[in-house]
Amino acid sequence: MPADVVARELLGRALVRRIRGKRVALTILETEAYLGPHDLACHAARGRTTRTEVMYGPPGTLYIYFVYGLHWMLNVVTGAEGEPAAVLIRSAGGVSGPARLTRTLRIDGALNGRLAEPGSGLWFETGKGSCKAIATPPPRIGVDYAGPRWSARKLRFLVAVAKREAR
DNA sequence: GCAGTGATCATA
DNA sequence: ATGATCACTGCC
Repeated sequence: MPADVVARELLGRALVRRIRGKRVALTILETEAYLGPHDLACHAARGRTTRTEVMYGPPGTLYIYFVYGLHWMLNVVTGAEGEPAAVLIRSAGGVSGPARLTRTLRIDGALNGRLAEPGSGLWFETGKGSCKAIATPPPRIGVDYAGPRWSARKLRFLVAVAKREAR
């Protein structure tokens, strides 16, 4: 599925992590879509490399990478096998910021390339009730390197209520 | 505002 | 082997 579609659908769903047998579930509040090789902000735009390899896996594959020498980023692959598109989970359960989220849930490279399956280390569940994304999505964060055309694209998605609370 | 921190990738 | 870059955070 296209990453922007999945990015919207993930809003309001539960991100579930198993930590030493304990279950921790957080409601996803913010996501970003990375559409594929043609999207210059997408890592796959730089080709198929060691790092991006897992993006070419089946949908549901976790793409977790390390940036700035400090932070782990959690993504889930959305494209069919061979089509590198993914969604970055930026915030969930009131934990804002993608790196703080992974730190909270103890997510690191050990999960990279694994499938997000129920009962595994990390998976997604349908949230209860409906959840509206804000009408006009804002642009993605930290992707200026992709040039104005792609950095301005409205591919960041937030739960509508989260926007009000964030004020 | 900007330092910190190290994997990754291009270049050689 | 070297250097630039980086889908960020926390502190100034």
